[in-house]
Amino acid sequence: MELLSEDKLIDMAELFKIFGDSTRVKIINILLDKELCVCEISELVKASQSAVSHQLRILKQSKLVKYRKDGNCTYYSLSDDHVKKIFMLGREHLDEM
Amino acid sequence: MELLSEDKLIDMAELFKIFGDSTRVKIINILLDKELCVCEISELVKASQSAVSHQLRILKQSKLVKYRKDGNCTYYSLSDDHVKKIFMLGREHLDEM
DNA sequence: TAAGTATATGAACAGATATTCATATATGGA
DNA sequence: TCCATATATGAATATCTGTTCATATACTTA
Repeated sequence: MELLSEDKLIDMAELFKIFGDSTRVKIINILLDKELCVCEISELVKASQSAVSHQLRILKQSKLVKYRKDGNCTYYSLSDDHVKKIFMLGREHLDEM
Repeated sequence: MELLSEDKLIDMAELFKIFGDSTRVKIINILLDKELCVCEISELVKASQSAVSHQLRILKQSKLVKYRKDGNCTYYSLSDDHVKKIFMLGREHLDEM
């Protein structure tokens, strides 16, 4: 464990864990180009409103998505370019296998 | 789900899932610069030989590590640069938070 | 060949996690 | 105000996952 502290490694595992669920990855995927509200996300990823809401909470807590409220709706979007970068690198890796 | 097929997204989640465990991330971390045998890995990451062996199997199955046998020992190393890249990007992300 | 060392692996168990269901909260419109 | 819609959330449940323990396998050396 020369290069990184144990704490940092645990944080890294936590970060990748967020990307390690297909519902969350699907959500990230559809948020790549535009913000969407919960019910749109729910339809697009074919998961229940509740399941999506739970997963959005996890993404929110990890600061991978941000949101804004507008009337009845809550619009979610990716919080920064790093999320996109990590996503793209995973995609790249699979393409090259 | 415009950008990627559902299958590909599931594969991506599977890939990130591998990085989403602290024991595996620790193993990857110490393999960044050199190959190591199982008992060395076991000592360095402070996990039992059995736990490490199980995790190495998972890393092997996902093609994230490769190995060579030499006598009694099995030496593991990262299978390609993508593993290193993904690891580094995760690290970078955390540094910038 | 016998003993020791290194590794792998199956089974069992405990803890984590994702979904569902029911329900709460909050906003908008009639 | 009353109702519909959108979202959030707690509890329960089922499934998944990582570790341990016991043991098997294989190589090495005395």
